[in-house]
Amino acid sequence: MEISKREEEYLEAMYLLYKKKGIIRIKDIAKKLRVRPPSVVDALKKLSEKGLVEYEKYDRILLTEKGREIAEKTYSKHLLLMEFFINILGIPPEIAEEDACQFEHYVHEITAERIREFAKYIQEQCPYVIKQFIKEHIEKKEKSEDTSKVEEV
Amino acid sequence: MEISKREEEYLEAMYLLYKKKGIIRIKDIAKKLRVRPPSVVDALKKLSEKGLVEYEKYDRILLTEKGREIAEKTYSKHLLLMEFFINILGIPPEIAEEDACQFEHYVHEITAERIREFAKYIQEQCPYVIKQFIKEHIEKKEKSEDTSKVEEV
DNA sequence: TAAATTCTTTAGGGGACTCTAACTTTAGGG
DNA sequence: CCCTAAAGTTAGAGTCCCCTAAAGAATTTA
Repeated sequence: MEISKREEEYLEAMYLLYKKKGIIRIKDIAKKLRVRPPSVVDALKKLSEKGLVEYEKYDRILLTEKGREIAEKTYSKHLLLMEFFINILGIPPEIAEEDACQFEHYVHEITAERIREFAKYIQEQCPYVIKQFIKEHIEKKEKSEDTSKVEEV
Repeated sequence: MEISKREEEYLEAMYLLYKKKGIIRIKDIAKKLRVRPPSVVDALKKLSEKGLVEYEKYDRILLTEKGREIAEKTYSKHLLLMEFFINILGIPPEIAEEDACQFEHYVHEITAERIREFAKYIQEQCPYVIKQFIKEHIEKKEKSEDTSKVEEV
């Protein structure tokens, strides 16, 4: 059974809402994914048919075991990419967030794993070089703060 | 005017075909993007309306200046990502190709630029560490060579 | 507890991208 | 030069994901 990129995003959003609030509401999913509630209902019906979500209308919404697994896998890639973009490359968090939000759905396991290993390796083998790289670019960034275009969420 | 990810892919494919063969044919675009010829015709009509492609039915196909610029920008990101995945992370080329093909359409300019700078910096500052990292992982890879799936284009 | 507000759902529809089947044009071999 | 095979095109339809408007259910508040 195929899971689309968008479905993965729905699962991830639900997973995070559950973790944060203990309850998953249509309007919160809608807000997180910047869609209207009817789109969320559509998505829930499809995800429910695929056995990734427990959904009965007007009832509480839950991820199934399978749904949660997919969400966790996706979210762990998200965290990994964020860590890499911010702590190794020194990308501004808002930009890193947007890049991670896309790449997390495409990156192969092997690439994600390699990024993880690389980050660890490089931070152990030459921490000062990394620190220096970050320092240079963070400073450069702040001088031109106003020219950087941050897309507000 | 919005250019979708998919449209960018069409432009990039055409750009590469032109560079390689000097002529852009529907069936070659279709092959590269793994779609059927009618889908390509649809895409060409839309791209033509947007002024990114010169297209008259049964006539030769060309990118406009604007179309070429977009394709080049995308393709340069592709090359950059490939370089990073392969030479820094030691990802197998086929995997790197697939990851790059997706990420190139999403990555922010600032991230792409930072990756470029990082690769340069790290290779200058601690080339041996990189070499060692690659070596360890390339070796690991070759043992499981037969399990990798290479998609021919 | 009735009324008002908020949340969810349904109905109906649209855009982007894809496909198959069938038709038209082009190009190359006889 | 014609005729066939290959390439390109059109028509019609499907999937995915989104929307607005309006109706229905749940919750809050007076």
